[in-house]
Amino acid sequence: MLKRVVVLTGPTATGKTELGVLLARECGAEIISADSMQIYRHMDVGTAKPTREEMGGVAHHMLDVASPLEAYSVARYSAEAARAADDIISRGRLPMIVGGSGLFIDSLIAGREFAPEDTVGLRAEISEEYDRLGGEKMLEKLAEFDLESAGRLSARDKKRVVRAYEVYRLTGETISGHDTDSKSAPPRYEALYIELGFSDRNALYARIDGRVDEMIKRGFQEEVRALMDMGLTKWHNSAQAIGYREMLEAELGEITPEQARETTKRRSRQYAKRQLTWLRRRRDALRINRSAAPDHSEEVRVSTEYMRRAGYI
RNA sequence: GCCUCUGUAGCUCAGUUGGUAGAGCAGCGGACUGAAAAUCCGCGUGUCGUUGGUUCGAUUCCGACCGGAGGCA
Repeated sequence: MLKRVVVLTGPTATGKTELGVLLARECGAEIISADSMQIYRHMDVGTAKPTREEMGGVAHHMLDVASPLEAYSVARYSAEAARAADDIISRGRLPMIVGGSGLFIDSLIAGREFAPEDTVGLRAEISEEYDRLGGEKMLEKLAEFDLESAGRLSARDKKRVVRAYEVYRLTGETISGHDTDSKSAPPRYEALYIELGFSDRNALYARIDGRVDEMIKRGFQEEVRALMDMGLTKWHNSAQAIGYREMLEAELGEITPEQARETTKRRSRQYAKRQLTWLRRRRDALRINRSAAPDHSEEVRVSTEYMRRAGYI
């Protein structure tokens, strides 16, 4: 029988963290964060990372496992989170995956084998080539060895075009072939999905806006200043995160604090929309509408009942 | 009060030598396999400020009016 995990997901700012802790306490679970930015140390207020108190005594994994100055990856997440999950299961407890990074969650559950990563600066080399030749030319050349990817990709999707070259040069195999193989492999875990959300999109957006204001009040700008003192620049992956990029630009005087605030809100809303698109293809989740009531006992009741009926607890 | 400029998509603005119009941003939908809070794809009817006139035909030219900006008094 497949190992079982529960997944609690939903767009940003819906209160996953809070509900996750309540649920975990209810059924003796341990939480594995599935958040691509809470991975980084020192990025706390801007990622809404739970504080010690908010964790409420529940064990949390996959938080603060990387330096904001290093490049992290889904592959690393998938491997490390799986190790954590297996460990939790071996101790007879239930892993509860909580977060909104769709690719991270899917990779962990499916147990994807990722094609190898460049270790010799190949990516930078191909990236330069892309800048020199242009996307159209790169796609043409890609078609010579990986017709399928060349057909799927847009010439302007630099990241994916570069990666397609990278995988081929590293392994002699196409990334499209690799993906197909990986898709046909059986999943690593059996997962029960719970999706948290708002029935009204505007309510979600209002909540996002309010949370950005709250983060700034709690010292978002100061947090970014500290990160810059540690050496963070706009070229680091972690500095691409919503809000961090803006606060950094504001700190450099490239935009005003007010622009930083508004852009952060807008990008958060756009992100939430993308998350909804990702989530939409998963039709088998228990959907819970966040109600206006500050008390979440009903949500906890419905969720635990769902887990019990499915035999997860 | 007079003069000049200006009024086009939710916003910023193009444009039509007269044949009812299109970009960027926003928004909406979608994709997503070692950067994913990233990256990329698709979707553009709006009394062209109002009202008269010229014209086969006006958003485009002319007049008046209304709103905005600036200048002179």
